Amino acid sequence: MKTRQPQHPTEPTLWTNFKRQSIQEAVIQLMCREGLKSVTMERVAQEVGIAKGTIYLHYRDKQQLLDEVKESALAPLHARLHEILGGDNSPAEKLEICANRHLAYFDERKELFRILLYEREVARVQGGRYQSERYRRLVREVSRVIAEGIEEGALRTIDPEKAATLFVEGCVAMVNYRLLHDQGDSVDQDARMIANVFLRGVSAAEDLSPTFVARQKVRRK
Amino acid sequence: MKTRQPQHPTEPTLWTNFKRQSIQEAVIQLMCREGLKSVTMERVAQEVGIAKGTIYLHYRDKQQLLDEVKESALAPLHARLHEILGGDNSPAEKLEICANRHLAYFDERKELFRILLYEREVARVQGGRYQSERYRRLVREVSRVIAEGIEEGALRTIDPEKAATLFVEGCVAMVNYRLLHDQGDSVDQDARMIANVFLRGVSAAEDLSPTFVARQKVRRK
Amino acid sequence: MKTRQPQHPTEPTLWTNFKRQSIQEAVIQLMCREGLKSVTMERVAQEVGIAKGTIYLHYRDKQQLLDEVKESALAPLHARLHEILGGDNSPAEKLEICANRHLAYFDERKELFRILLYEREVARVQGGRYQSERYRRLVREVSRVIAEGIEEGALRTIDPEKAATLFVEGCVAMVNYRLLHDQGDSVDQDARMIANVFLRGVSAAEDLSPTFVARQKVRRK
Amino acid sequence: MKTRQPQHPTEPTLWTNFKRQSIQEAVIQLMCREGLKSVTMERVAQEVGIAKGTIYLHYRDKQQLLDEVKESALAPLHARLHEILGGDNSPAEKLEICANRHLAYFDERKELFRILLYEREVARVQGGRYQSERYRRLVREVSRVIAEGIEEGALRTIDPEKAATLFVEGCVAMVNYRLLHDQGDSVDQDARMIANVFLRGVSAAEDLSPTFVARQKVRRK
DNA sequence: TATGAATGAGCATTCATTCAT
DNA sequence: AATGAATGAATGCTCATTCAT
Repeated sequence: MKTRQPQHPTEPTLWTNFKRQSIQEAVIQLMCREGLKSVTMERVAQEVGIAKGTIYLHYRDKQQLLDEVKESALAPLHARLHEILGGDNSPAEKLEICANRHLAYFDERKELFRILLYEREVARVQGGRYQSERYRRLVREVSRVIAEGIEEGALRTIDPEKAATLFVEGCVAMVNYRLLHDQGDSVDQDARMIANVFLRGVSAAEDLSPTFVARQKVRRK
Repeated sequence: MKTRQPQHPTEPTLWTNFKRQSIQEAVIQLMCREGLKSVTMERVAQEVGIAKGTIYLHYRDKQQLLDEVKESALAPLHARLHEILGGDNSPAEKLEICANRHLAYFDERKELFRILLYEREVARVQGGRYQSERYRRLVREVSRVIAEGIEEGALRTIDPEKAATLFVEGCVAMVNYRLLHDQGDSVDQDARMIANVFLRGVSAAEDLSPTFVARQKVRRK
Repeated sequence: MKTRQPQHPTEPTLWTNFKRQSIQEAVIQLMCREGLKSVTMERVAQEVGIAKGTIYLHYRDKQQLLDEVKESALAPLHARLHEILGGDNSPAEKLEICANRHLAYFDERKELFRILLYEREVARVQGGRYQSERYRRLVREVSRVIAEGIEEGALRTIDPEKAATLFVEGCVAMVNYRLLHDQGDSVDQDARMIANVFLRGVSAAEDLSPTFVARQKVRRK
Repeated sequence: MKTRQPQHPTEPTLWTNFKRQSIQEAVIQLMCREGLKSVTMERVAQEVGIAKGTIYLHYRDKQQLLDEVKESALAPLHARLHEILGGDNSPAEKLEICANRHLAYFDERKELFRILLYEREVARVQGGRYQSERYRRLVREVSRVIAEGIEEGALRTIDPEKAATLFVEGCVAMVNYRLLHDQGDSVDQDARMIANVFLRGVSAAEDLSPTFVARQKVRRK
């Protein structure tokens, strides 16, 4: 990274941070207004009102810029979720609050959802892995909460990581849905729905017995 | 002239289709191995072992090529799901079979999952909308099946479209999961898990009473 | 060139000529309808209803095709002009008839004017020379007629080649004018106008005395 | 930002203009040496000694570059002609001075004649019309001067626009001729010849009576 | 002869990145 | 630090020409 040696211990960092912030905002604006293709260094600089070259004083290259945009766009959400999942509530409560916060976050900053989608695009390509480190951490934490719930006997025995994946993707799906269908349902309503469906789905109540699949097996291509 | 007189009535079409097929395969290979950015007409041609210009004998431009790749990669799956959802089984059965087929499809052709992700990428940018027509159709059909389930009293009253979105995304999430974590769980097991979680989640049984969210409201940032 | 050895002394040549003719017509059609840029071997073949490769059985390459199109499009006109200029009329008469025929030729086959313009384009580039052989021959013949007129005392002493150039270009200009302004003036009227202006201009009558240019000399940039 | 604060108020514009100038010169050079087909952005850049991309800092695309080349190559001439035609001389004088300036302009910058030809090429294809706006304006102005001459009684009654076309094309033809035949005739001589031929041709003196065309009518194909 | 699939050199254009000022 | 002119590799696409059938 850029090791910086400010002449005045505090000010340059503030100023520097402000500029980095501005640049990142510009990337987000551009991404939302005109799509990923329009995010060129030129356009970003224009948007901020600085010269193209200046961006390179703050970011090694375009990739690093985009990475940091993604990073800092989602950091607050993940921090919040981390806090919730590490809190004192019951697993069930944690999950509902998580869903709630998730929906609320993107409700307040709708632009950021684009970043979420972008994250998948790059994550897929770059590391050969399909998900960002951040995403995996989230799933791991949810997973742990679910494991707690199982231990407590509130949830039935189920692969916690798979369940966590289902839950997280359910949240993302709902964010997406809310963005697309601008019906008036409140964040709370929808969060409760997710939590409800998921928690009943994994609750310790008796199993439904869907043995019907066996019958279908024959049909397989 | 445009009148073709194939020596063997079927061969020319077969041959042509084979070439188109080869090109599409190359696109998929490239997409998987090196990501969307690496899918250039040049590289695709190289991969197939033909000249750049030859691709243009089969596809008007790059966009059309990518569209058809997406199309033919996902068409069989969607056709199958369409068939299942329109069949005679109970809603619950339909959904489990759907999940099962979904997982199985990508289990057999793991490369195609990348296409699934790509689909979202383009859909997002192109139409200003975030999902492809095909995806929306699937959700609509699942949604109808859920509505049936509700009418029959098997499922509780819930927004069918939101529920359908959760279900479909759950399936996709599981496909993704299976790709990443190559543990030995069978398609059937995982499909049953999805169905189980989802169907319990939306079953007509009594509601859980998660009123705990209200207590949390104060904490809002 | 293509030396051809027809199996039947007459027929193949006829057939061959017919095809060459068709191809040339197609080039002209295309040039007129859609401009030079649209004259691709593909489009030409399409227009004729044959395969792209077939054209190459008749013409070595695109350049040769275009050259021959130009050649045969203008050949009849030039043959006619040649005949007129070599005839028995007086120089003045010859020139007026020439102008008349010139205008009439393009009045009847308006498409060909495009070829005339094209001729200049290629002539300029190809040989490093600016005009086609054919054009030069025409100017030479007109020039000879003017020289005759001078000898006879009908025209005043003037550089015959320059005068010829003026005359020929005057004709071309009028063809162009007629094409652009579709007013009803007859070919005869306009031909007479050209001849009139030109012949008076070069007639043996006393010189105008425009010494006014000398006065202007100072102004030169 | 876009606010420029030149250190020396004039320099940046000068430098920028110099580069634009260089690029345009290169286009002209190339056009003359090797023809329009050789005017590729690559070759132009090579000629100037800059990178291909640099051209795009000065011109939006190839079309704009060519347009500006044409524009600035012919603008000074047309400005001069405009000035002359709008001046205080008699119509006859104006025309001779025009012819003189016309010839002189291309005598001094022989390369530019190619542009003149190019202008026709594009004008023809692009607008569906055959002439550039600039050319039409010139003809219109000459036309007006001729109309004046007619009113004054100096010229006989004749279609002013047709006559103007003949005159302008006569000038162009002479420029062309001078370029091709590098005989020593001075600009003044040739300009006087054009003016002489044209002015006598359209002077108010008695008409020649060339009724001989009627006799020829029979011969028509 | 005729075909038309295949070729690949060639072109205009974009854009991340560098570097002299 | 900041600039922005310059770069040139990379890309999508075209089209004259070839050649196996």
